[in-house]
Order: sequence, then C-alpha cells, then structure tokens
Amino acid sequence: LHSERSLSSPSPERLAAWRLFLESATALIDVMDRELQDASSLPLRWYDVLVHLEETEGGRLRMGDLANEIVSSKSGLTRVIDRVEQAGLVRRERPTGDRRVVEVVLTPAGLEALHAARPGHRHDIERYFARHLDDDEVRVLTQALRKVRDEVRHIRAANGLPDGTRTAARRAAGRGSGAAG
Amino acid sequence: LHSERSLSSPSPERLAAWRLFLESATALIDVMDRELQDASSLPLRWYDVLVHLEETEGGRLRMGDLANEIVSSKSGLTRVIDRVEQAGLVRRERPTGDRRVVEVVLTPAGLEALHAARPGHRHDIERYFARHLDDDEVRVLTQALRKVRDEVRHIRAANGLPDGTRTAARRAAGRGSGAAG
DNA sequence: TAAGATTGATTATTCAATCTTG
DNA sequence: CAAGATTGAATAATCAATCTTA
Repeated sequence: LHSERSLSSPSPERLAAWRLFLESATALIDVMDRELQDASSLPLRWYDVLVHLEETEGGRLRMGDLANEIVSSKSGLTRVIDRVEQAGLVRRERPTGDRRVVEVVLTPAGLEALHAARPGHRHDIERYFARHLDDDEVRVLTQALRKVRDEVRHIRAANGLPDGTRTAARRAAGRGSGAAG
Repeated sequence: LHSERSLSSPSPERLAAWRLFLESATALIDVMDRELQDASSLPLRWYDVLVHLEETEGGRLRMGDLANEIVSSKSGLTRVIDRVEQAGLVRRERPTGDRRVVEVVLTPAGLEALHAARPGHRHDIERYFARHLDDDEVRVLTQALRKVRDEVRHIRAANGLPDGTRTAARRAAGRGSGAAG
C-alpha cells in the first residue's frame, strides 16, 4: 500500500476541473438517459448492461462481474436484471459447475433492442459530447480518464462492492485513515 | 436553430472516450459520495447544495435556479431541501417581492458543516481525481468539458427542467427530430 | 465459514397532478 | 392562463439480513 500522507489540497485549477467534470457528467448522463428513453424506451443503465453482455464471449456475464462493470451494488443489479429479464432482453442461467453463481445471458430480443437503439444513441454521443472535442482533446481525455477509472475501480474492488456487509473497520480501511494515532 | 442533419456516428476513438467518461464519472461519483458520507455524514448532493449557496450573494438561491445548478428536477430538489432543512443546514424564505418564489438560505450551521467537510472532500478530490492529471491534462480537460457542460445546460434549459409537464410535442422538439417525413 | 446472489424494509427519485400567486 | 413550487403515487436504489451452495 502506498502512503497517503503526502496528499494535499488540489490547486484551484484542479478544483475547477473537478467541478466541471462533476457538472458535465451529471448533466450529460441525465440528458443521454432521457434521449435514449424517448427514442428507444431503454434506460441508459439497461443499454449499458446490453453493451457489456454483447462484448463478452458468449454474451454472458456473472452477476457479480456485471455489477462491477456497470458500477452498481449487488442488490441494485439484482433489481435491474429483474426488470430487464421481465422485458425479455436477458435471461438468467445457472452454470453447471458452481451452482452459487447466476449468469446473465443476452437474448436475441436483447441483441435486437441494442442494435435498434444504437444509431440514435451514437448520434446523441456525437451531438452532446464528441462534437465538442478535437482529436488532441480526445487523446488527452482518454489517457487521463483511463488512469482515473482504473484507480477508482481498484479502490472499489479493494473495498468490496456495496452490499458486502461493510463493517466499520472495513470502511476505515477503505478510507485509508486506519491509524489510531 | 442549427441543423442536426450533418451529425454522424462518432469515430471509435470518440466512442471509447465517451465510455471512459461515463465509467469514470459513475465510479468517481459513487466513491466520492461514500467517502464524504463516511467522513462527514453529508451526501455529495447536500455538499453541492451548500457549495452553490456559499458562492452566491447573500448565501441564497431560488429553488428553480438551484435545481438548474445541481441538475435536479424541481420536485427532486424539493425533497432534497426538505431533508437538508430538516437537518438545519438551510432554511426556506419567501422574498417580499414575488410571493411565488422560495429562496433557500444557508444557515450558520450549514456553513459550518460545509467548512468541516471541505478538507476531507478536497483530499478525496486530490486522491481520486486530481492526482492523476498533469498541468497540461488539466488545461485540456477544463477547456473541453466547459464546452460540453455549456451545451448540455443550454439543452436542458431549452427543454425546460424535468417536472415541467413535458408534452409529446415538446419532447420531440427537444430531440430535434421534428419533421414528420 | 465464506462466496454468490436475493429479499424486506427503508429511503430517495421521478412523473403527473395540484396549489398558489402573478 | 403562466410561473414557481409542492404533493401523492409509483419507481428505483440502498442497507442489512437471509438463503443456498462450496
């Protein structure tokens, strides 16, 4: 583990960058979700589920892995998959090996729904996001955000996903302020 | 109004940038919110409310303006302010001029809570976000996200905030696909 | 006992309808 | 009627406890 004692308060420029990041992300997610639902009746979260399944070998993922991918608590994902399954876009399967796990499998209807929604959604990505970025900005943004995402995922994984009976000791460990002195 | 017909699908690089943006934003907001609550019992949303009030002349904002700032529906903000007020961090006031509006006013306890939470939160911003960005990346990120944020805010404002009896016609207008042919 | 996932109860958010003032 | 904000009903998300299999 690396020390955190040397961390100081961010410069004003960095604070401003964070606020811009937070504001633009919140607003973008809101707008993209509304557009997607207006056009295709798919919540952004569902779309995300379908995309992750489509990109996986055999179009299937375990609940836990999928929760990790889409940044959801385990119980949160259970409810989401309840609805997506009810809509017929995925189904649950129990693999023969370890009968504790549940795999989420993309159905033909789910793949179709994804393909139907995709052009409109990509249009929105272009309109609200990509259009404003030149090639250089895309490069820098990608490189920077990759580091941020990897770090935060690592933290989330180390702390255990939400739902996981997060004890007081574990929360403290997660925050890194574990010393009593 | 500018035409949208020329918009095409984003390049693979831009699609990847969008996904990184979405994933890092979701994960970051989740982690920052948990840390803030662990350390200061303040949800990130509350913190945001307090910050916006602190930065305003007289520490007060109308409900509608505040909803716009923190990207919330009007009714959503009503519930949030219910709780924040219940906690004593803000209070509601009706200005003498137009008695339809409600102003949210920062209380001394609210200011104190903000100041108490701020160092830890800034530490988190450094740890999870700012630390990964060099000066050049901060500059590019800031410039790029400012354009994105302004565009999306403009769209949200033009469509009217959520809650505003969004008719089918208005939704279509918002999406810009108004032609029947 | 632990891993993987779900459930019950609680809390938070949204939509549509409503209330109040201009 | 329109602007500003709130409310009731319905949805969604969360936490802690539970169930099942390893």
